Amino acid sequence: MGGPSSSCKSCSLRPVCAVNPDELACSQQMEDLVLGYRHVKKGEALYRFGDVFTNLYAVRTGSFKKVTLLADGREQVTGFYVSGESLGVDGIANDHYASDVVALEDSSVCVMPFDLLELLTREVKAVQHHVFRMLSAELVRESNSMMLLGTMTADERVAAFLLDLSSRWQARSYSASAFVLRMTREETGSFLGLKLETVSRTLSRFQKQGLIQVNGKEVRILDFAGLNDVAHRGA
Amino acid sequence: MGGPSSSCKSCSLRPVCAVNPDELACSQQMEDLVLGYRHVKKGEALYRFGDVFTNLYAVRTGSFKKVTLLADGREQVTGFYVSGESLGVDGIANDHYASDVVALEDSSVCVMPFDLLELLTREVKAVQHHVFRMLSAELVRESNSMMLLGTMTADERVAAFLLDLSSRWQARSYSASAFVLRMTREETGSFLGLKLETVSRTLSRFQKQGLIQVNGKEVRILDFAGLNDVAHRGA
DNA sequence: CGGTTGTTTGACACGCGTCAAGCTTCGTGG
DNA sequence: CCACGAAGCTTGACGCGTGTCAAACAACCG
Repeated sequence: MGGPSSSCKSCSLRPVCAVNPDELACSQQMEDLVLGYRHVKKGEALYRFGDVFTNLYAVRTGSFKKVTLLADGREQVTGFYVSGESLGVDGIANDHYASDVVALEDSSVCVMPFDLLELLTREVKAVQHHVFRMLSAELVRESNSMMLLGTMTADERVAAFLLDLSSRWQARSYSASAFVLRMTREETGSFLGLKLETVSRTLSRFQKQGLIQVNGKEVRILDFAGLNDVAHRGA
Repeated sequence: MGGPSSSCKSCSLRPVCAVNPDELACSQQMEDLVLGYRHVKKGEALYRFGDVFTNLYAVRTGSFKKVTLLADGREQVTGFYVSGESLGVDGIANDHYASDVVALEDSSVCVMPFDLLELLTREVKAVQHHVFRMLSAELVRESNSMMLLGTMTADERVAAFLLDLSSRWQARSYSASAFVLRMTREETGSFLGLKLETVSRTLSRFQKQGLIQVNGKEVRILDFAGLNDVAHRGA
């Protein structure tokens, strides 16, 4: 199982994992359970729509996509998740997960049994507050995605997408300007409400315009200001 | 302030309001605070983007729209809320509300100070569980809206919108087939990621097809099965 | 090495946005 | 209570941005 990895520094569940044991009235078994790990191979599901809800997860290594299903079989990617980000909150509402979460590469997560979290939440005020913020933050993120899908052009969406990824890498002390797109063009398109051809064409054009450099899944941002203009004014 | 109104029956915050006083270790002042009301006139804001976060709300009477703002000034309606539905959760993440919430008609809400709710949540397990579910349910709702914006055609969006409103009215013991659209065509369009003209045209066509009957803001659903087909298969 | 999956690019089509005009409803003040 | 202006709705004509279809290439994997 091993000790806390370096990725814990920026983990969204850190305040929970890192809770001071002295604050706990009940048990020390907490630690073992909270720190369970699970590995998920590329293409496999961490959980699927309809599975009984038991755990929250934090991405330790790798990356995931969240896929939401429509009654008639259509599906859409509704989120990408990298190290430190939390997964599984959509299961709280109905005791069953409301989406599929699939690994984009060989990945691992921290497992956090929800009943334990609830218990902890009642004992430690700081934990409670943090869990609330985590849920609310996810809500704000989704509102922003709705904005993207509802009001932005294809160019604006792709530019905003690249900048979002960039800032999330940066928050994890990786390069903000060069990174690898773990998702396919089709998955990217699904998330952005575009067809894969449109994503491909847009990336190519951005390259011709000197905004970025693309080579398959490798991306390098050359002109942040320019990309930002495209994202916010379509220029 | 008056006793619980009939709308409390289906209120998303009912388990909080209706908490058994005997379960509380601390205080009976709870009741007074939880049951505070506030009236909001048509066009006025319950809260605005950036306001300091203090309360959650439950709609008592009337209806509201939630408007999310983009950095560059663009805005989109990201939700409509009617009696029994909860408002304000987007403020938890950053201690400031992340959207504008505006009354579509003269309306009233139950006010629920969040620090009090946190306190209550630590004392009463049932309340805690319910608050979590409430937040998660909002997340699921937004995921569904993302699906709508990302994968559906104009016809499908409008049909799904009407059916969603219908089921929400029904859940409140109102007619599922006849109701009044409190929002303008422009607001509807903003929410659905369409222009107001497209919304108008689509409603007109649905009427010609015998699916609904429209008269300004009054809508009557004539063919649920047909509408459902349009929403799910575009037929 | 070969088959499968993913990517790029082109040509074309069409759904929805844009622009515009006229009508209806609502709100307010005389 | 009516009058007037503003706001909201409907409908038409037209154009553009994406989607669709197709073909060739590239990368991955067993």
